Amino acid sequence: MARLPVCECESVHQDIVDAVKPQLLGDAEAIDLASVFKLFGDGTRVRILQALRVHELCVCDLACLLGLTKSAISHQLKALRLSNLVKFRREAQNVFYSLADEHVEAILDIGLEHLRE
Amino acid sequence: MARLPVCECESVHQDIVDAVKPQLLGDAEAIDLASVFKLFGDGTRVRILQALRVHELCVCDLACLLGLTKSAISHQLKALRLSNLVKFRREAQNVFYSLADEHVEAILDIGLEHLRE
DNA sequence: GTATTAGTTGAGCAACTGTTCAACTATATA
DNA sequence: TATATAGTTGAACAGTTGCTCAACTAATAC
Repeated sequence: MARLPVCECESVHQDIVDAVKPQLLGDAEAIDLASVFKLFGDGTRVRILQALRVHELCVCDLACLLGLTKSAISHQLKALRLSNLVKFRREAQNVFYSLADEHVEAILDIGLEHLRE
Repeated sequence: MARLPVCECESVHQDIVDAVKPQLLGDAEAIDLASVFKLFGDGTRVRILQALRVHELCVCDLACLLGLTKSAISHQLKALRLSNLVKFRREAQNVFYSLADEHVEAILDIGLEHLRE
């Protein structure tokens, strides 16, 4: 993802490029942003998020709903936790997960809108 | 991503699971939704989308802005095209790309909000 | 027609990712 | 204490992905 000093093209629209350049995301921010969206970009994780949108659930509930092992679910929940997409609370032996904030719901909504339009 | 008939856990919260189950995404829709988000989940593609949000750009402009080859950009644009995240118009030798609709902008916005809060 | 530049495409490969498996920690109960 | 269930974690492996390279098509100019 390194930026080359010069461009291979001859007919760049220089005025437009110069105007756009300062509004680009920095490398670090682009990678961080992509990392968040990457978490929505997997069938298992997006089904986990959709399920948590309906109700908080423990790891077992999710494993049962999605037909996966607790291990697989737990691995994915860890990734979702690290990017603050889900939060959790322990109650006795159970750990209940839920969506972290309304951004997560909003992103799911808009994605579905895009699909269904 | 196949669903097992039974769950490995003993203490599933059956009433909650039963309530959530009918609201889950189907397998096909979950995969389609994940496929869309996957496109946002790469540093190069998210920088392309952010750049197109500012102004329509040709492949060369993007290659120049991001410091990548035309081939690399074109490959990514094809993926974005196939999921209707960008549209394009040809003008002489140039092909100008722009964002397909306001959903794309909205998803970028909310993702950035989540990062920056 | 040829030449030039813009853009696309398929193959190949290195890097990454999601699941499984086994071993582990945490909490509760007897 | 020992036992059982819930949950986590690291390694390993198969499957996926993004870039490069080379060859190709598209439009313009001569």
